[in-house]
Amino acid sequence: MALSHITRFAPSPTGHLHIGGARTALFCWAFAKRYGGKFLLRIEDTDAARSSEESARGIMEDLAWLGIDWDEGPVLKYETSGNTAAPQARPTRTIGGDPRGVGPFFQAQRLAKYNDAIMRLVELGRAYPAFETSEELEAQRRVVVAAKQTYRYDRASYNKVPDIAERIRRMNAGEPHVVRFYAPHEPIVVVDQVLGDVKTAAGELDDFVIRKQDGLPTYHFAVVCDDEAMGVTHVLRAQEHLANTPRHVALQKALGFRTPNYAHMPLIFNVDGTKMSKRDKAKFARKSLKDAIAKNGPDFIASVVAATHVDEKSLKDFLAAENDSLDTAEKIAAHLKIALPEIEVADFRSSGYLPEAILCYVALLGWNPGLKLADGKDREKFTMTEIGEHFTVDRIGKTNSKFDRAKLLAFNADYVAQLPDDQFAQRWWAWCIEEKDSAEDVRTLVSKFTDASHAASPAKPIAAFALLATAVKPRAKTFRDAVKSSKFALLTDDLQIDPAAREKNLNANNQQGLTLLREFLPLLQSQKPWHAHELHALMEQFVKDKSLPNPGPIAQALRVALTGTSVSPGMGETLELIGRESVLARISRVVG
RNA sequence: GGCCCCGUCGUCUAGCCUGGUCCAGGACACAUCCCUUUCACGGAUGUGACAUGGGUUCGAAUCCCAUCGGGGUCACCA
Repeated sequence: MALSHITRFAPSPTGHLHIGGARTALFCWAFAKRYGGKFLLRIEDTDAARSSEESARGIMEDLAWLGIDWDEGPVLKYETSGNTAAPQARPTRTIGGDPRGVGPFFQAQRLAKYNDAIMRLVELGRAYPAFETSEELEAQRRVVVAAKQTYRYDRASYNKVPDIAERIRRMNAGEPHVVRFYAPHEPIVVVDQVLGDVKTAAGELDDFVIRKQDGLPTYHFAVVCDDEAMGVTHVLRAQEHLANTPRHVALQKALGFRTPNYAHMPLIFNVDGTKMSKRDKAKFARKSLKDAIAKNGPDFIASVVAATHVDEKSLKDFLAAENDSLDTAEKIAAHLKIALPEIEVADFRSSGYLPEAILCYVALLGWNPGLKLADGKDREKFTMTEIGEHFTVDRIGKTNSKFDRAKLLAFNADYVAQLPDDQFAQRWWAWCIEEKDSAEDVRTLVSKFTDASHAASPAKPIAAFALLATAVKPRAKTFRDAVKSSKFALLTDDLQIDPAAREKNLNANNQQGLTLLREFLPLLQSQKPWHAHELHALMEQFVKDKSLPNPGPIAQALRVALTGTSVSPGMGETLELIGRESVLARISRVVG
């Protein structure tokens, strides 16, 4: 039975999965789900120099983390850390496979198929070897562009070697060459499901390269062959590919292939209108460093060199934008304690975002189901399953959008708030384990809350962690936020007290804070059950007995004494988590 | 520059196809107020857009044209 809806996501393994790629993959996945079709993953590794296996693996893991499973494609055995949308349901899973026998799914493993097709075209005279070097062509191009003309390859090799047998002979003789497609002189119409009919006039196409000198096919040729071989019926991809599509259609005609349905989706940019790219990290680090130097003086560079172990020359080159080294950027960020902008899925993961929030936010960039809530407001929170149920191509917009981190953050905060406390605790812990090696405060938290009696990996948290999670969840927009709010629970008894807080909450009003603390201390000393609920009740009673207008004076005094700051979760939770012994010690220390 | 695509609040968008119910609705952000033991959360209110100019029509955000603006693409990258 031929499936009527087969989509594919076809990344090239030259880095991590970009957030825009995640959206493309989600749309392809959702489209297949919506029509009961299949979603397949194919790795486009025809750029031998830039492709890597680690990158392919990384992209697959990013997809798996998001929960975008492919029905067909490379096999990935994925062990979840628990920090995924449905950790209990699938601690380990195997994604991919080849039930229809259309693989392999790495293009580098399909060269024989491409070469067969290429030879067919050469024998038909629809493709031909070209012997110019890229330097020669580059020189020609420069001349033409300088004259403000449109450069097109002049078909010189085709004309010089008109005989097909002679072309094949020279190809087989091992003469360096590329293979070019003989572009038809006719108008081409791309029927796009989002944009409508896009017409290309006759003569617009030039004889583009379909096989590079290294013997690998170009992207254009490989996609066309693979989409046909894999029975892809619908191609959903970013609009940057629109201009390529006439080439693909022409190739399909020449090869006698079917033309799939196309849907080109709008692009995603930064808020300032620039392209979202890895470079943004370097740019941001550079700007931050420059600001820091402006503030601290030119000698600051020396301290950065010392701290980051980036040599001075590299650092100066980086500052002068001579290079965009990601490594340097990350070291600078670590030293300056700044967060680089998230660009790739992995960045958002390590910043503590929830995959379901990312997916929902990104889905709404260029797509909208137009659904209303019961109160008439627009609906914009969807589970992945719902996206799959409602997804249709005609609801994809045409206009490019800007990636607004503030809104993503708000989405994430909502998804965090919706998480039941136990799930939040479980997933937050899993995230902490993932991140503990790259952030000091996370490491401290993990070591403080790891249950030593379960020393075996994976590490389990002690019972108090659940209380911490509950206390911290309402004010956490991300997992990283949750760690920040947990700082109060990681202090030692000799903590530093913020002078302003001391002044305001302990010393002011004739030392009202200190006085109240002195009076409250004995009550705490005799308090038996050390639980948030009882401790809270104890404080409330104290407020009543002292006829305080509100709990502020005592609560804030406690906060300052216990945490050194005027900010912490509710007093009951704060007292329980800090623990009886430390509470008493810290108050005594302040009270003197 | 050639070719192509797009143009509703600062941002994401609903509405546009099937003109009137839109002096344009929601969300994020921002501002003010309320709630409050801090920080958050929550609640209320507010500021804020149909790019411009022409048509067509009794009537246009919705249809047509032009202008302007933004973007993509022009590789032996994908």
